[in-house]
Amino acid sequence: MINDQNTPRIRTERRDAAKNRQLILDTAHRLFEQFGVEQVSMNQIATEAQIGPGTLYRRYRNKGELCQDLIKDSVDLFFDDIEEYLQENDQVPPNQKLKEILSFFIRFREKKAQLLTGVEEAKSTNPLKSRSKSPLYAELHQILVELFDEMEANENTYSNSAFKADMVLMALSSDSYFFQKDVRGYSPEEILELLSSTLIYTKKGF
Amino acid sequence: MINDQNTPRIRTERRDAAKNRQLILDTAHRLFEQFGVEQVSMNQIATEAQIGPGTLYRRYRNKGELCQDLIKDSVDLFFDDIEEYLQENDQVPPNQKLKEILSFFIRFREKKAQLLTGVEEAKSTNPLKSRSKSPLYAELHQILVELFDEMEANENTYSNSAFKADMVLMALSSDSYFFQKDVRGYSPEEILELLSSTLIYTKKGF
DNA sequence: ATACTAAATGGAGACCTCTCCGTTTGTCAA
DNA sequence: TTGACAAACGGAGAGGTCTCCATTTAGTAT
Repeated sequence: MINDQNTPRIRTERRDAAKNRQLILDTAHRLFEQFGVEQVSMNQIATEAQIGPGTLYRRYRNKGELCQDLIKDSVDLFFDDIEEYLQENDQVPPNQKLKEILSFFIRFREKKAQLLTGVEEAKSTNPLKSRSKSPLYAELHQILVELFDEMEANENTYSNSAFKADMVLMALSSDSYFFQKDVRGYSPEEILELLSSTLIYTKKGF
Repeated sequence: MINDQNTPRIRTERRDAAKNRQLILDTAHRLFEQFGVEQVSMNQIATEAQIGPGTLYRRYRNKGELCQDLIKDSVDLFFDDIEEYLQENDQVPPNQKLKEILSFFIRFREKKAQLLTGVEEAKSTNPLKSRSKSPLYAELHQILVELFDEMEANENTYSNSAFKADMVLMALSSDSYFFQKDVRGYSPEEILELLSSTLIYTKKGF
C-alpha cells in the first residue's frame, strides 16, 4: 500500500516518465499554491511545465485525479491517525468514537479544503460516476459503517448503517460543508455538533 | 409570483426578444428530448435555433438557467400539490406529513430527473454559489423547516430544523439520489424509507 | 553495438463555454 | 413620420478540456 506508483511497477516506470510525473506534481503544487486550485487550468499546468497537453492528460484524466495524487500522502496520514485512535480507544462507546472520527475528518477537510474540492468537482463533471470510488470516500465509508453497526448492535432497528454513513459523508462533501459554512454561517464545531446530534445520537432525546 | 417574465415586464419585453425566448425554449426542449439534457450543448442549441451564442448566453447565463426555465411550470404545479396536501391534512402528525412531502418530491425528481440534474450541475459549476438559491430548493427548505419545527414543538432538543432540512434536501440532490440508486441499488421507495427512518423518526426506536 | 518495441511525447484540432462589442432593430415620444 | 436610444443581436475570439496520432525514445534482447 505504501509504494503504489512510486518505486517498482509492473515493469518499472520509464525514467523520463517518472521525471515528468514529478515535474507535473511540482508545477501543479506551485501554481495551486500561488493562484488557488480553482483558478489553475490543466492548460496552464502543461504550459508552465513545458509539456504538451497530451502528456498531461495521459497521466491524469482530469484535474481531480491530479489533486488526488497531490493529497495522497496526506490522506494516508489521515487514515493512520484514525487507525491509531481506534486502536487506542476500542473500549470507548461507538457514538463517541464516531464523533471523534468526524472531528478528525473536519479538521482534515479544513486543512486540505481546496484540493479536496478539486477532487470532488472533477469527479462529478466527468465520468458521472459520482463521488463514489474516491479511495478516501470508500475507505472512510467502510470505517463509518463498522462504527454504526457497533452502535446498533444492541438495538432493534434494521440496519441502515451504510445509508447513514453515506449521509454523513454527503454532509461533509465540499458542496454541503461549505454551504453550511458560507450560507448558513456555521463554524466547523457547530457543524460537528449538528451532524452528530442529527445522525449519531439517534436513541432517546439527544 | 405568477407572471415573472411572461407578460408585462418593467418596461415590456420587445416582441423579437419574446419570440426568440420561445424559440430557444422550443429548440432546447426538442433537443433535450431527442438527445438527453446531458448531451446537448449550449452551442448546439444556439446553432439549431439559428441564433448567435451571444444571444443565447445573454438570456441564460448557463445551461442550468435554461433548464430552470424549462421546468418552471412543473415546479409551480409541484408546489401547488404540496400546498393542497398540507391544507387538507393539517391535522395529520407532522412526521407523516413530512414523509408524504418527501414522497411527492421523489416522484417529481423521478419525472424530471434530467432537467433537475441540469439545474444542479450548472449551479455548482458556475458561480460557486452552491445549489443554494434555486427557488425550488429555497421554497422546499422553508416548508421542511416548518414541519420539523412542528415536530419538535413538544420536545426538548434545541432546534436544528434548518440543518435537518438541508440534510434531507442534500440527500435528495441529484448527486446523492442517483448515487443511492445506481451504486447502492435502492429503489425510490427504499430511499424514502431510509431517509425518513434516519432523519424524521428521530424519537424512540423507529 | 544494433535493432526492436512498447511507452511516452507534443501539438494540432474538435468542440465547448462565455465575453465583448460593433451593428441592427423595436419602441416611444415628438 | 421620424428620430433617438436602449435593447437585442450575432459572431469573432479568448481560453478550456480532452483526443488522436505521427514521431521520438528508453529499455531490452540479440
